[in-house]
Amino acid sequence: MNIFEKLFQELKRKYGKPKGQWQIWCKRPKNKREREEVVIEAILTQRTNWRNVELAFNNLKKEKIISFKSISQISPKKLESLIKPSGFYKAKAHYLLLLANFIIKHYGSLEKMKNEKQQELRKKLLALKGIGLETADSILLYALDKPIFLIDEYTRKLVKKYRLSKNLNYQFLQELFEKHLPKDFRLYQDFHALIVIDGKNKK
DNA sequence: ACCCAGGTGGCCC
DNA sequence: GGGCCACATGGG
Repeated sequence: MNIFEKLFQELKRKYGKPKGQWQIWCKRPKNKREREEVVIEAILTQRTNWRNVELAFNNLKKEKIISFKSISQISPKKLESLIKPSGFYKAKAHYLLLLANFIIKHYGSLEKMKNEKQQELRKKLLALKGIGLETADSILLYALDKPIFLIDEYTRKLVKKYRLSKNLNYQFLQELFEKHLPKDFRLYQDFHALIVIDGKNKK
C-alpha cells in the first residue's frame, strides 16, 4: 500500500462512512432527484459553509424548486431570493439557471449526460460561466459517478500536512492522487468526503 | 468588530 | 501561470 491508500484507510478507520451532509453526495446508487440535488448544492456551496447551503436548499424545497426544470421556469428574482442565505446569491442564481438550461437543452437529464465521456463533459462544464475546476469535478464525481479526483482547499491542506507534494497546482495534484489510487468513483467520493470531514475536525 | 466558509470571473502582468 | 479583488450571507 502506498501513502495515498494508507491515508484513505486511516481516515476510514477514524470516521467510518461519510455522514451528515455527505449522505446524499456519497450515496450509491442515486436516483434522478438526488443527482439534481448534488448539482444544485455544488453551485450553492461555492465559498460558503454547509449550513448556509442547507438554509438555501430548504427554501428551494419549500417551494418545490429542486429540479432543473422548475429552476428554469421560475423568475431569476425569485430564485435569487430563495438562495439568498448561501451568499453571492445573484451570481449563483445566474449560474444555476445557465447550468440547468444547458443540461436540459443538451442532454435532457443527468442520466443521459452520464453516458458521455468524462473529458468531453469536463470541457463543456468548464465552458459554462460559474463552473470552475472544483465545481466541474464535483459534478462529474458526485452527480455523474465519474472517477475524477476532486481537489479543494481541504485536499491542499492534507497535501501540505503530509508533505505529499510541494506543487499545489490543481491538475498536478489531481494526477498525483489518481496515479496512486485505483480508478474508482466510489473510492474518490468517500476519500474526498473524509478529507473534508477530517479538515473540519478541530484536533 | 473582526474572521471564516467545498470558488469563480475579470483584470493585470 | 499566478496575484489580487469583488461577490454576500450567517455563525463564532
